[in-house]
Amino acid sequence: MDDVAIEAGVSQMTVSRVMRGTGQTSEQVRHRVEQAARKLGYVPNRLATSLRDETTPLIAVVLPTLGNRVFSEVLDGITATLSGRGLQPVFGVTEYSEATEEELVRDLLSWRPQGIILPGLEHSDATRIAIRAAGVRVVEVMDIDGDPISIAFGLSQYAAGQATARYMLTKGYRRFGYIGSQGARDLRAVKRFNGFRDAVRDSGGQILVEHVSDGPSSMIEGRRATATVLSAPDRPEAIYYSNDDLAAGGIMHCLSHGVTMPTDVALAGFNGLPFLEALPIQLTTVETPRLEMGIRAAQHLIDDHDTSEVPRVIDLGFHLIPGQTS
Amino acid sequence: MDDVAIEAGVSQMTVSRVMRGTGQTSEQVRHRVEQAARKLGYVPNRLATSLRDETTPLIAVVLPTLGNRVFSEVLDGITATLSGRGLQPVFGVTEYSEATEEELVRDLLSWRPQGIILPGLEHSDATRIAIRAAGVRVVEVMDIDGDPISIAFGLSQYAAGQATARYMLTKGYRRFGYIGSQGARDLRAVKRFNGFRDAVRDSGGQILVEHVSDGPSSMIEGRRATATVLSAPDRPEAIYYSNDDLAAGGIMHCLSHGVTMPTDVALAGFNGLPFLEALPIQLTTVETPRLEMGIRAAQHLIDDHDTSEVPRVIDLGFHLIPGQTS
DNA sequence: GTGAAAGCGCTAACAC
DNA sequence: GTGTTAGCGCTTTCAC
Repeated sequence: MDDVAIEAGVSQMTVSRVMRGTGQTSEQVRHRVEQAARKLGYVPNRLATSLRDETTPLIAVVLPTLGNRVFSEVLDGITATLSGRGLQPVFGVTEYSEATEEELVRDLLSWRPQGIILPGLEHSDATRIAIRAAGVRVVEVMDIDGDPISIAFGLSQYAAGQATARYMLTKGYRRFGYIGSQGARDLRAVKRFNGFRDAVRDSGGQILVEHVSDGPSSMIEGRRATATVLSAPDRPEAIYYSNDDLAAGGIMHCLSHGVTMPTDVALAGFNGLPFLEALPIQLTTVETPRLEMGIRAAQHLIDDHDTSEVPRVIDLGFHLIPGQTS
Repeated sequence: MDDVAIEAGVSQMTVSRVMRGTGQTSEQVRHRVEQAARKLGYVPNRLATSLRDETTPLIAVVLPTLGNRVFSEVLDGITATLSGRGLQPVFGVTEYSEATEEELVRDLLSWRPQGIILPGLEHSDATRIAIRAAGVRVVEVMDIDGDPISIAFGLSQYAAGQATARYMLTKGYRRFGYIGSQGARDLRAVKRFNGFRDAVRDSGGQILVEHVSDGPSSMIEGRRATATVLSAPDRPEAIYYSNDDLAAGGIMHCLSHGVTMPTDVALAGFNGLPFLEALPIQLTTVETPRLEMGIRAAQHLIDDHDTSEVPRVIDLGFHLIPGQTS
């Protein structure tokens, strides 16, 4: 910037004013500065601006994984909301590890972001302390079953599982299987299953088999798991999947092996991802407000508001979509 | 940091040394400083470090969209490679707009990243100038058909289209349809189609219909487009899709309407996404090294090396996967 | 309409 | 083993 100032024969201050279009500058000077800047290929240094202003245009975003469309849709909602307002996301991925999250949050906070968006309500003490110490705005997304640090935009995962079970029960199914992934690390999937299981048991139904693989969820994993579950001696009438990818894999298994849905086996998923609409048979699932969670979370961090007045939990709800698989 | 120094009764410099574990510090002092830091909830400010050191641990990443698994896989490769080495991605999405890319690149560069990763080889002059001026390392990914700014890791999109056409031609198809999306903004899809079309014409085949929708690609869009193309009076024997999502939609249309593949119509896609494996019928497609592109790009930015010695184009190749749809 | 000075938080280099 | 100094690039404040 000093170089530009010298080249244009003015002070740094004037260059600063021209670059940002603030204050008073004569047409003449403005022109000379712009020329000089272009000639020297001047690139402003936001580190300096942010250090000086004690504020950054950054929003930190923590995601469990990029391997599921669910989170890239949330991220999409966030980036779309931020981009119009000159804010930038800095993000990181935890792969469902609390320890990774802890380190990641510390790293992200050192950039002094305006705010931070976290997935879910479960975080280590160290994570909570770091966030409190940084005095940064926090929003938690996805889940509302628990105690948010400050505010959460999401849905009741437990209730979603419950609702799915109740629907299946009204359809007459009593003997269920469950297919999940990510071991027990996906805490929201665990909550959904708890809701599902509780509702089933309350009605005298039973969970015959739980098949939770350790790796990430995918259609192919769902297909394999479905083959396994359906070939078990105690074969369930209906299968609840922890998400749509797994459930779609179940559909593929059935289509490929002449298993008729829902008479041979009924299926239900979770998320209501757009690709389901393209399948030959419509999956019973629960539609979640993924984009909206991202948008609302980002908006909350942007907007001015009295923290004390805001409700701590915003339930964005869910919507059971009856399909042809149950 | 000054507060911590006062609390611990030492100088800022000592606090700095303790925090980073560098230099000499007595056990005593170290302990006092750590206590003080914890008590005051000290969070280091990387803006200051980066300004002072004239270097950041940031890698800028530009992506066309998050709506396609292809790019989240590339991003996954990048983040996985960076995270081990204390580097952080800052990213933005262009939605296939060159103007958005220009602005985004300027914004990202103002953070003084170590390097920047761009999709494809086509960028506006302003983008190129900004990058050159910033003196930042650049890697372009996905495509190698053109002139990279510095180095590109990718594959020949034109050759991939050609290879697909040649394979289809050996199978006896001569009358083709093409289904794409994103208008003409997805320049790599355009290159693939050019390769495909040229190869088809060279063999006396013909492209009967080109159906390129303006929106993003999706399975459901592919399903709809396939219905349209197959109901046209001049119905093609085979359809080439600009990617797997669209092609999978085509498969769904055929499965749902009793259209037998490949006898009634043959299909081919592009990318070799994992979900294809789960489908009831295997799609003929071209497998691309998505994760590897991300990993190699990130590694290149991390590694020390003499810029002049490095080849400018790294062809990571592709792999035609014959399926049951052609 | 323009400039000079000061300081944001941190650390390399050099005392002691 | 610890402290002092200076400066990274920018902008707020105040002077002219």
